[in-house]
Amino acid sequence: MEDLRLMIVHLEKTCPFDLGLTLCCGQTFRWNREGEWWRGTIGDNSVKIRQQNGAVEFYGVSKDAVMTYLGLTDDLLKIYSEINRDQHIRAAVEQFRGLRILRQNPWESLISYICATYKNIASINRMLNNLSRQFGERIRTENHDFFTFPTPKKLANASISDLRKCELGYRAEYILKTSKKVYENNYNLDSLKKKSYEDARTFLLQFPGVGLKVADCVLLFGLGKLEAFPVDVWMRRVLLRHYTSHFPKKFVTKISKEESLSESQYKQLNKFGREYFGKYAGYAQEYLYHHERMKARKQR
DNA sequence: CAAGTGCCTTTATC
DNA sequence: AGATAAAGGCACT
Repeated sequence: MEDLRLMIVHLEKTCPFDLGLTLCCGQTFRWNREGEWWRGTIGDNSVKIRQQNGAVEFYGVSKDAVMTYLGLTDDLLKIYSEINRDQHIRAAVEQFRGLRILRQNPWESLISYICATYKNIASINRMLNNLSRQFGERIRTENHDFFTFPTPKKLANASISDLRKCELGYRAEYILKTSKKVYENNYNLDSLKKKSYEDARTFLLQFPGVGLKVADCVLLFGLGKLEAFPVDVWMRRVLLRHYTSHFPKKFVTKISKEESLSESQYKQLNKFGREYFGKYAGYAQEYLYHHERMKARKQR
C-alpha cells in the first residue's frame, strides 16, 4: 500500500530541474505519465509524483529518497560550467536545462541495460514491464496495480521459456545467467558505489550480456558514477558530426561505416568523452544523447 | 499496407 | 588485433 501523505520538496529559484524531461529522456524505462502526474517505483515503493510551481510533490516515498533518486543533490549549475566546453554542448544544455541523471537501483539498471542492447526505447519499456508483471510483486494503488522490479532470486529461479515470454529474445539467457550469478554469490551491487569507476566497471564486465557500453550505463545511471560516458549509436553520430577534429582522419573514416564499434574503437571514443568533458562527462553524454535523438525525431 | 530498416550491442569464432 | 556473423522482435517509415 502506498503512503498516502503528500510530500513536497521546494526547489530554489536557481535550481534547474525538469521532472518530465528527466523521466522520459531514455535513462529509465518504467515511468508512466497520467496527466500531470508520473507513476513509477523508487526502490520497492509505488510512487506518484509531479512538478508544480517550483516544487516537487509526491506520494509514497521519503523526501531523502526522492532527492537522491532524482539527482537533486547534484549541483547542476556547477556541472554545467564544468562540461561547458564548446558551442554544441552549450546548445544541448540550454535546450534541455533541468535534465538530471537519476540514481536508479543498480540491480534494476543492470538488467535494464542488458535488455537495452540493440533495441529501441519503446521495446525496452515493454520488456521491463513484462518482466515486472511476470516476476515482480504486485502493489495495489488507488486506480490500478503496479509491480516492483523482480529480485535476483526470482529471476535466477525463472525458466528460460518464461523469460522468453517477456519478449527478451536472446537476452533471456543473459538475464538468467546474470541473475544466477548475482543470486548465488549474494552480490550486493549497491556496494559498487564505494568502488572506483574502473574497479566497478571490471566487476560489472564479468556478467554475461554486459560489455563496455552496458557497463557504462550501469555505472552512470545505477551507481552514480558521473564520469562514465556510454557510447551508443547516437553518441557515435554526435561525435562524428561535431567532434571529428579530436580524432585521426583514418579513425573517423573507419567508424563512419555503419558497423558496430570494436572494443578499441569504443575505448577511444569513451576516453575522449571522459577527458574532454571531465568528471561530469556522464551529464554531457546525456544532454548530447537527448539532443541528437530529438533532432532526429523533428526531421520526420 | 508491405517490406525494409533501425534499434542506447554482446559474444563467439576465426 | 581485427573482421565477421549471429542473436528477437517491435516500431517506424
